[in-house]
Amino acid sequence: MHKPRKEMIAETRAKLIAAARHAFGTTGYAEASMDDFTASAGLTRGALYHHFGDKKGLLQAVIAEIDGEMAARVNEVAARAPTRWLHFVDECTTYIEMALEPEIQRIMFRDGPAVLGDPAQWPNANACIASMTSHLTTLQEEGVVVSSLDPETASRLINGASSQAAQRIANSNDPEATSKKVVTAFKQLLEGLLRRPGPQPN
Amino acid sequence: MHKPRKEMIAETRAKLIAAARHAFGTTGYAEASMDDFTASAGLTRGALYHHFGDKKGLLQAVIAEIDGEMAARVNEVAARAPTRWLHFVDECTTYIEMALEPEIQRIMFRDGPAVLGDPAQWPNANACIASMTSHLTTLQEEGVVVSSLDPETASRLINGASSQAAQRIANSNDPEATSKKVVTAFKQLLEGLLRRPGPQPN
DNA sequence: CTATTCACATACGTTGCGTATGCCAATTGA
DNA sequence: TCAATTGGCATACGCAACGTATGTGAATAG
Repeated sequence: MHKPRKEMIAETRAKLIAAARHAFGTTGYAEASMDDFTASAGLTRGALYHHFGDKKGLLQAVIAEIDGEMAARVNEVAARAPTRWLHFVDECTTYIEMALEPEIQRIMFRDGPAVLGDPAQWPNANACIASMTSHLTTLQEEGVVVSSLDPETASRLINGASSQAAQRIANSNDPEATSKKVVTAFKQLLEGLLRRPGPQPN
Repeated sequence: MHKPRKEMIAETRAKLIAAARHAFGTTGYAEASMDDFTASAGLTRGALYHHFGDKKGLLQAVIAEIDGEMAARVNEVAARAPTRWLHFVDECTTYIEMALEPEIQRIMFRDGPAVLGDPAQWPNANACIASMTSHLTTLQEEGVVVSSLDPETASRLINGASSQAAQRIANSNDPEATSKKVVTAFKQLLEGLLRRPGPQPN
């Protein structure tokens, strides 16, 4: 017995996910041929259908993997940062930075929602949002952020803005410059969450 | 000569767009069969390819039409509202309301971006953003909004948040309640744009 | 050592897109 | 008024990709 059975199975699963992730991230979900990228992993569609049911199922698996990685990266940055509020801001900007990577942008923000629907309804891919939500809750309890808003709702809105932010930077012909503008505007929006001596609009 | 030629042509174009719009809005772009919805318009794919080149071209035409309608509706609401700032806020919330309609959500915010890429790069579908941008610019000149941010960038971010807002409401099992929460959070974010005696985060 | 399971491959049918081609009505010009 | 031509749209074909049904061989169980 050279290799245990379970190991081999897990290995092919991993190979399929890796191959699909690459294909989805570069070619795009709709344009990625299952025959092609399964072959690039030394397998056939037979394995794919056996493990994931269909193309969508494989996409879900890819998304779950990426989501886990993103959450890990956010939590990493989370540790440092002097104040809770700045911590939260860093969390958001880290999110934007990650969204700059073509693979993440394509799979998590474009093809994913188009194929699987509202990300908020995804079963196993909301680690980042959960983290942001809990931090927002704490900030509310500490009186830093206005208490009138629902944390998860706010997180989702910020998330939407982040995704736009990333796209704007990514598609710019001068990413450096636009990055500055985008992050400035983004932080400005975030300040709306802060509790403060209320100024009135006129 | 019962009907002028040009009229007939425009008519088939309109029929194709209408049929596609309905199919894309309900079935979804990828799942909508060109044979099916051209047949439902009493035509064939021949007409489609003649007028729009391919499926994507037809989607572009549909999007251009919807964008025009959305801009018109926003401008309608634009007229009233006591102050410029509230006008701007109304503009945003109207945008959210429109994004609640399944057809708009599906075509403009999900399938559209997935198939055609970043909406900011769409040639003929940015009327709403343009309107918001110009209003933001005016508000800056009047000193209502902080001057440090780029108007179009801010518009895009808000746009992203709006789309998330709409999705959250649309997918809720209690749309009334979540609508309140979402709009509250959204307006809170918008306040971040207001110029005010600066409070410091701690 | 036999039987059974199951991971994965192969083979097939179906669907849907894009292109090449054909046809017929409407315009154009003399 | 009558050819000639344009072009709007349909028909026919080929191809690629998905999903399913079936087959096979190796590992495990009894």
